[in-house]
Amino acid sequence: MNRRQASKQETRQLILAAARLLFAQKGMEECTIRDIAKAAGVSPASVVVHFKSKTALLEEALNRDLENALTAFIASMPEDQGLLERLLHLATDFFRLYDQNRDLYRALIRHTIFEPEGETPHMTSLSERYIRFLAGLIESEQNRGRIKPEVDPMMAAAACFSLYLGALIMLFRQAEMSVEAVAEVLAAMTGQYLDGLTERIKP
Amino acid sequence: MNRRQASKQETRQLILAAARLLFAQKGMEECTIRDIAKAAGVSPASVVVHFKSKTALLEEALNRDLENALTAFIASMPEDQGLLERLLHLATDFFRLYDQNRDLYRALIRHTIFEPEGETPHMTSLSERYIRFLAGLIESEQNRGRIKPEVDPMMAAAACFSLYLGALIMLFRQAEMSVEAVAEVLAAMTGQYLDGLTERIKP
DNA sequence: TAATTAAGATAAACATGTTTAATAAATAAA
DNA sequence: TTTATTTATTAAACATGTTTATCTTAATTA
Repeated sequence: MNRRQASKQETRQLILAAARLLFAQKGMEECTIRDIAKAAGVSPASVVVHFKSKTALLEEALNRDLENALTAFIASMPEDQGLLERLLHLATDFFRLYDQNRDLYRALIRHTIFEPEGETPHMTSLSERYIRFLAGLIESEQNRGRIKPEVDPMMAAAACFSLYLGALIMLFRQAEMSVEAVAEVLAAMTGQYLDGLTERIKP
Repeated sequence: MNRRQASKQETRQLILAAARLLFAQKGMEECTIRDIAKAAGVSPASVVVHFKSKTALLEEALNRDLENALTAFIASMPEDQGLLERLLHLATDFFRLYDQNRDLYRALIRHTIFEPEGETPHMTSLSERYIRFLAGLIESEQNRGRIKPEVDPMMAAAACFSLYLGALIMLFRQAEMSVEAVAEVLAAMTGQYLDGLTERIKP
């Protein structure tokens, strides 16, 4: 790596570190690019040169933690529980994470979820990873004969993810709603959905 | 009504009319408050005095059409079809509407769906109306014994709405995705979900 | 009717994300 | 080594949503 490339990476990291700190402290709206630039010791223009936009910087700043969180959540998945319990386990882990800083994560999701996929590469890849993992859970249940063979695991995972998003919207829209309450709603909805996938034993 | 109140309403309507026109023509981002103010023949400050923010103005500007659309979609609902077909009918109607101006409706939904309920009164009431209608459909199926009696219609409607939102996200995120393709995915997901609600005839 | 108050409208200012044009320094070319 | 070129950085400008202080005029009151 060049001397130039190296120093470029260094300022990039300075900006990222400052952004992580300030975004977490003050939230997305209350934290300006000028604030971050000042904390990083660079010019505001540099922030935009290194990261295309404030939204892109937010996505980049939170991505590492989110990827690590997903990895940790997957690793801590209890092996001995049923499919519904495991789906809820994962969802609830994320609810709890988002609950620690609702405004910040609301901003992140709000700014990324409806945008064209290419514009939000990290969130796109994170949700794809999430959905693929769900599909894996579903497929392994299917292999054990507990789910109808004609069910497409990716499609079913996408449906579970949609239900999860619906619950997430509740969490963000209703400040007084607790993680537990949202998880309960999601449990009911997902339970009903899985019931539709379930192979029925002929009585 | 006062002369003062009357003229206030008049400028409000001027702004709304200009906003409807310009938002539809240029989209949310490409259309500035100054543009709208100029077209309405008022000052930019007036726009903000009458509508709390640009987002609130967008919500207000599109609300009438959306409420009317929902009314029309409900009215045109075929009576002779099954629950799944009817759910899809309604969803597809909205997909087609949004497809006419994806950027504009993406902006609307993006700016409202994750915000606290009180901040987006129109979108809140629109989606509540949507969900209540779905719940009505589900309840009437339940009354005919086609859906398990223990299912809560509102909860099931919320689940269907979540699936609808998941499909909507696909539509907005993937520019090349057609309304038909999205409707097909939603059909599969909703079909599986309804299967879980269905009362099974003991063979 | 005259004086006072309240309210609607706005010009000007402000805050902040983003762009542009200029600078300086490192790399490549001669 | 000297020159030319590319590039990271930035200061200044710009665009635009929003706020503030001012002005005008309608409503109210004396």
